Amino acid sequence: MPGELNVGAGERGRRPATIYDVARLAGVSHMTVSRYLRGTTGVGAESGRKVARAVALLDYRPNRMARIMRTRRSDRIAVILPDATGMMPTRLLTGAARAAHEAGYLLDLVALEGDAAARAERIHTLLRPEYVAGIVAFTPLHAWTGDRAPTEMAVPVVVDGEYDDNMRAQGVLADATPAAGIVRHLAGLGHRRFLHVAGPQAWASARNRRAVYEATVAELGLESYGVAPGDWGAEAGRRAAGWLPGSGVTAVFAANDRTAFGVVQGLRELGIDVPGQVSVFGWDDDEIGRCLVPALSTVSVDRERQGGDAVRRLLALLNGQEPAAPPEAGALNRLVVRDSTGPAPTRAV
Amino acid sequence: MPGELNVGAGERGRRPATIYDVARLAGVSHMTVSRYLRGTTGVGAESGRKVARAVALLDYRPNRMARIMRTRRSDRIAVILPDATGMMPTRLLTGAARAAHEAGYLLDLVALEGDAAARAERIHTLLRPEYVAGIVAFTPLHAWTGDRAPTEMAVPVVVDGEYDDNMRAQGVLADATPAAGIVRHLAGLGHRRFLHVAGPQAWASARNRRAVYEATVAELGLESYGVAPGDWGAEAGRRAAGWLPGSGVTAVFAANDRTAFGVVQGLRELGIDVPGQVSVFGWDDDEIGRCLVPALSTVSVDRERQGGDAVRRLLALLNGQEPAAPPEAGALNRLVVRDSTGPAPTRAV
DNA sequence: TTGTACGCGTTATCAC
DNA sequence: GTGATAACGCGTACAA
Repeated sequence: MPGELNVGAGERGRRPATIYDVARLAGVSHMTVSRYLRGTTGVGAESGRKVARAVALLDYRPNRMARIMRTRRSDRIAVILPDATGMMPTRLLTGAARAAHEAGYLLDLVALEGDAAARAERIHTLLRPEYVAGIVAFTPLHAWTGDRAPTEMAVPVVVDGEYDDNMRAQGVLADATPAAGIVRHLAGLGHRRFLHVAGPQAWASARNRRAVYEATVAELGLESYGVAPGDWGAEAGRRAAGWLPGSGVTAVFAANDRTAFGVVQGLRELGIDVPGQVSVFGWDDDEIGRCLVPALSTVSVDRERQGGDAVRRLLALLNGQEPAAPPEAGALNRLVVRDSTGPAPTRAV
Repeated sequence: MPGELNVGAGERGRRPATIYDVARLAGVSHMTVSRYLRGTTGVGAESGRKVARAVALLDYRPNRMARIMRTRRSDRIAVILPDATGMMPTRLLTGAARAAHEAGYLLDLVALEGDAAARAERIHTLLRPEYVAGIVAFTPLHAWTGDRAPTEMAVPVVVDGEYDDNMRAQGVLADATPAAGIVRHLAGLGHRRFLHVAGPQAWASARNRRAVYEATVAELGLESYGVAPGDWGAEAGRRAAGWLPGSGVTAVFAANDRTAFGVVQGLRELGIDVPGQVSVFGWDDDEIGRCLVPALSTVSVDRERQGGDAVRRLLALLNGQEPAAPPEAGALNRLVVRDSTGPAPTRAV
């Protein structure tokens, strides 16, 4: 039994109130307080009121560490960041943090650094359920788990933009609408011969966009000149622009805005007009696209929601529910047609 | 005394080994193990060896939660991200995460969302030393603490890019070299009349760049046409470009690359050649700058180190040391002169 | 409905 | 140098 109990609430430098302090002030046992706080059944109305008053008076907050230790259930969700260079939308992380917070979880930021051994060690630590309730990765898994499937891991794992095998079909479909919409839009403008500048194929989102691009081109009886390799960066787009002269391609679909930006710059250097001779479509609705001349046609993505959804899928797993279906494409993505796309030219480059 | 002890290491589904398991296997008391693990003095050589063997055999790792609970010292560092829209360099976060990890800390991502009351509540929770050892903010403080100074807060706080009042002078100096270098470089090319497109003045880094710009311009006897407002975004730069016709300005220093990018686009729309008529300098070494036509002159920043340094400053505070001086500018920043800057034209726009 | 005893895994304290 | 014992704050099990 604790010896000295805290009494004052506003005392400066005082240790935070414990459940015992609340119990004493409310004139009940600490278990009544515990039950009341967790919403467990079995607390009298009168006791409840007294506890509530004491909690407010003492500004009591449960000690999460103690709770975790006792229940052996962590309240932390680990977010694994891409180790690759590059920018990450802040909104993605804040959206994830909000979703976690709303469910009473905290977000731990984890960067996997060092060599394979160091990574393995880090993962090994992470996998202990007492530390992390689950993991959300905004990056492909392969880099750090090797061939181990997420389902084999000790704690639930959600990889955003990726879908485990059972859901791959759904995943592709979910991501399909915008990519298919882009091709359809361009086809509607008279374009017949396309080039896709892909993202790194380790990323499911990049693979999906490419797959849907190819499927839609085939479905509509159009022609794909090919798929240029990319890495989400601008330079890849610039290099891809070099493929165009003499190719007969009139429309380029880049995996993201930075790459599309590179394509536009590369075309400019080649003296090819956008969208007069070649139309370019991006993906991300990065602000730079709005300022680009010509303004970039792109796909607007609700990053905040995307981050939140990833966490919510994990939470569903944690609660033993079927993982929620990936968000519908329409809710997340929206085609934004600007000036970088136009009618197909009568004569291709 | 624990009843059942874990014996096997590789057992599947087995609970992790505790300090008692190690003690039993090593044939010592759990306190000897504890002392050995923490590197406390007072462990015999023989005991140490036995403990080390047992630890390795059982794959034992201390339970952080239990440790935190007992010591009342959290192992978590909270990172506060800018709530403003935008991208954040992943490297900044991975650098911070690495530094924290090396010191045995975990990085918690905290997004302050909601209204003022919700933020205050969140902060209030954060301030409990049992939860967070300290806070690193990659965003100005004002937005969330109001007027409360970091030093008044219950846990140490480091704001990256910002410097508390005692160090303001140092801070400006530390950030000065590149901004002054830019002006000097442009002056060396014959430019005499400048425009600065600033970042949001809530950010110390933006204020510093502006202040150093103005100081250097004055020091060299040059002329500043003015300072255009900005928000780190491209559109602000584009608007600022509208200031130029008839201004006599031949060189623009933008607070960051995105803004510089906007300036270049805006000038293009106005039919003003870069760098023929106007030179443009950015800051960040964003990859898009390399692909821009003309390639953007900029300041290369070691983001990983910047993130790590922020955490290390916090760690110094935690250890009761004088906070380390802000990193020297030369180590972090490097001028990268590309094609967007050139000799001053004989006749200004 | 409420309360008592105990354990979670660790560190602090104080003996030996 | 080493070890027994008592916290840390909470939840579970069981008795009242």
